[in-house]
Amino acid sequence: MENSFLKEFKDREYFNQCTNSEELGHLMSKKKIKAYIGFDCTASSLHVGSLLQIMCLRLLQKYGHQPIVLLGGGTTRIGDPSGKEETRKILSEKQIEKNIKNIEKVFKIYLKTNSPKLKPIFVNNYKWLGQLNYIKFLREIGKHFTINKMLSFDSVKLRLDREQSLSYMEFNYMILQAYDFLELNKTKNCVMQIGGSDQWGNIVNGVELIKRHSSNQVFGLTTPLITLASGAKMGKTEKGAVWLDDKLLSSYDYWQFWRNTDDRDVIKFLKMFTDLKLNKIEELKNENINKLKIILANEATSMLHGKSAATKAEKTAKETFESGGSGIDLPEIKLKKNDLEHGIKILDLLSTNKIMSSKSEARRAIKSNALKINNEILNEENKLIQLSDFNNEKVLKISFGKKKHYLLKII
RNA sequence: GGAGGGGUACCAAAGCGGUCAAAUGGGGCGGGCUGUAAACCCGUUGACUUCGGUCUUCGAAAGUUCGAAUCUUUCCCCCUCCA
Repeated sequence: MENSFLKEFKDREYFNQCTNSEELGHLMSKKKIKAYIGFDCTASSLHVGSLLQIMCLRLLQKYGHQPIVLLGGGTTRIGDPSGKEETRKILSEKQIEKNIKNIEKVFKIYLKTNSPKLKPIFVNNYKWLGQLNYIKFLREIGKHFTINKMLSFDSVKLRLDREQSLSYMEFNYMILQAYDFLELNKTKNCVMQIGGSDQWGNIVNGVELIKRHSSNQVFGLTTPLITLASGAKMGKTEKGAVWLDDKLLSSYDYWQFWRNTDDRDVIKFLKMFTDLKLNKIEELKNENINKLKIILANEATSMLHGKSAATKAEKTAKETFESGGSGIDLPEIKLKKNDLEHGIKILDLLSTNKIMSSKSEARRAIKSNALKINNEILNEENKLIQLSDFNNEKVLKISFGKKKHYLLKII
């Protein structure tokens, strides 16, 4: 019988490749294991691009296995060339440390932290990579890698084929990642590494290194690259990356991101990014597609920002889109009463509050009937916003396009 | 070290003395259709503007010219071939 973790892993469409899924299944059925995923710390938070990986860690916990979260202070200092067309910018040490602190918070939301047997173990590879001795490293680790093979890995090959430069520093990335796995195997008894499909090469390197170095059997498991039905990469909206941090992306916008999922991706995302049981999703299949999107948005948002944030977002969306009103969760712009008495030019208002990136853009929007004040199209670019434009609740709704709404409030 | 090719807006790529704020495609944004979807169609895509214009952009700097993305010089960066 197939191992239950692996079965659900596959049923939820997390599965791409495994170094030896049969053996892995046996092992996981017999005992509880530790598995790790490494995360990039080039930004101050993670975005939905990493969510699938986080969901994998949750699934591990669900079946009683313990996740190890590697926040790569060491490898972030180098930069993974996989899937990158250009050399990455090198971040300052300080910035990386700051990023790591902030990213840890995300895991504390998604993962159970109360059970000592399940709670995530956070490790920072700078701790061991930072003090490597070069000669010793070359003799003990470097001897297991052949350049011939390294050149054949996609991360390297693609760069060379494209005639783009690949620095020696980046070329070493895969060795360092393999070494991470070895280190975690030795010190934490970690026997599996999970990652995105672009990590396959790096992961296999680790598995082989461990086999050669200490003849332990360990496993690699990858998730597919999520491509949207539209062919685009997942995780972009009109506001940029979809961050898993309400300081960078409000819970309302996060909800909207899921609400706007392409029809063809909805069922897949329900499986991947919610805790709904698979048979429940099966039942839902024939539901109205827009209802499903709301379920998806609610589930995904509650998981990250909490149930009340999700409810609030849903309510706001309903009021805004279905009845043309405005909900409390819309972004607010506060204006001084004093300024309003003199009147504020609409162009200034739009550009200084970042609704539009420039006055020219605001002018274009007004010309193309894209700007509404309290649901009425605004045609006058010299319009002054004054106290008399506000209703009795002292609120004014400004809309740009169909999806972007803002509330002006008087303070 | 020698010989060539090239650096143009978010990306790709034309332009090679004036009509160039710069063709075309992709992307973005907006409008229409719809379901806050997809597809499709249309518009738009440097900034400021009293809508007359004005200012800043074609790797960097200097120069030639009434006038330069386009010509010259120097510098920086990338690529190809040879050693």
